[in-house]
Amino acid sequence: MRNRKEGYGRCTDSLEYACPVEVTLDIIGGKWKGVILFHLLHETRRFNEFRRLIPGITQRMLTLQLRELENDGIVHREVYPVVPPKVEYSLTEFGLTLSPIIINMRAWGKKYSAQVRQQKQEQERQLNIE
Amino acid sequence: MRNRKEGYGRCTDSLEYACPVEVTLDIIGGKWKGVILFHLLHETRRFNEFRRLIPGITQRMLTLQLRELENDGIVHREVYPVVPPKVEYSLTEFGLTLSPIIINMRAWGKKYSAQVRQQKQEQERQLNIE
DNA sequence: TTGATCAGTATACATAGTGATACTATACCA
DNA sequence: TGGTATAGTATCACTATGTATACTGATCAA
Repeated sequence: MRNRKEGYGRCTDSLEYACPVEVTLDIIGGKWKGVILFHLLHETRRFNEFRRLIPGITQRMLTLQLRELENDGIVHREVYPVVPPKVEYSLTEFGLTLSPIIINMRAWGKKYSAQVRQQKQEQERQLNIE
Repeated sequence: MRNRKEGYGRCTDSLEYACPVEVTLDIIGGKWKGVILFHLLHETRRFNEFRRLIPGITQRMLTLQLRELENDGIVHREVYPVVPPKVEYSLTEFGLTLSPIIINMRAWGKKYSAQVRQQKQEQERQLNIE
């Protein structure tokens, strides 16, 4: 088989999953995909809008993750041939089926972020002592 | 700061999250964590039991992911000092709060695995033509 | 004429994860 | 005496994923 394009391979050549959870994580498991999808839940978004909403992400990763979501049929990309360029991203119908999961993950993160932070600090201390 | 142990770094040095979804993905986003947690939902599991349940995983990755989940307070590790060794993994109370998400992800994966597989085959064809 | 905006590419590099294999200790089974 | 089982660790070479930084081309406003 020929090489995949950079950033598109996800070790799923076999297309086999042993467990349904793998399927879902294969779609939303990328480092930034959950956040991207969250920001698409109720609105159409533009490229630089994402960059402002997700301060930690690089342009390259944003591009790659959006392309993967597009290829997986989760996100729709609409290009307007104007200057300056305008590209709008939105959820497809298929993408919409993911919303309960995203909302769930957001709720959990909101509820337990303090505890997670605390735990990580504890961990940090342990590493520094040992 | 001194080096972290191999496999423990997750670029969260700042301990800051811009979005709650990131918190959740930071905990369950590892390639195998979702699957591991799924198998822990209703039962205590042993190391080699996981290896049988998750055919694709290597011993090394299983160890690393279990350690991270343990450090994040999601999984409890109980060592019985017997020969041959016996170690049991179970969800902590904190880990239990993740179950709705895991169950949700499993349901989605089950419902849409056919569509995902189909989409990926389509994608494969596109790459081979172009 | 300089700078800002838009939606990205290009390049080089660092970190995370894979796969294969070898190794540990102890005890039971044949 | 050798094989099996347990729960790992150690090492190597490798691929995949993610980061950092510079750059593009067209158009507008100052």
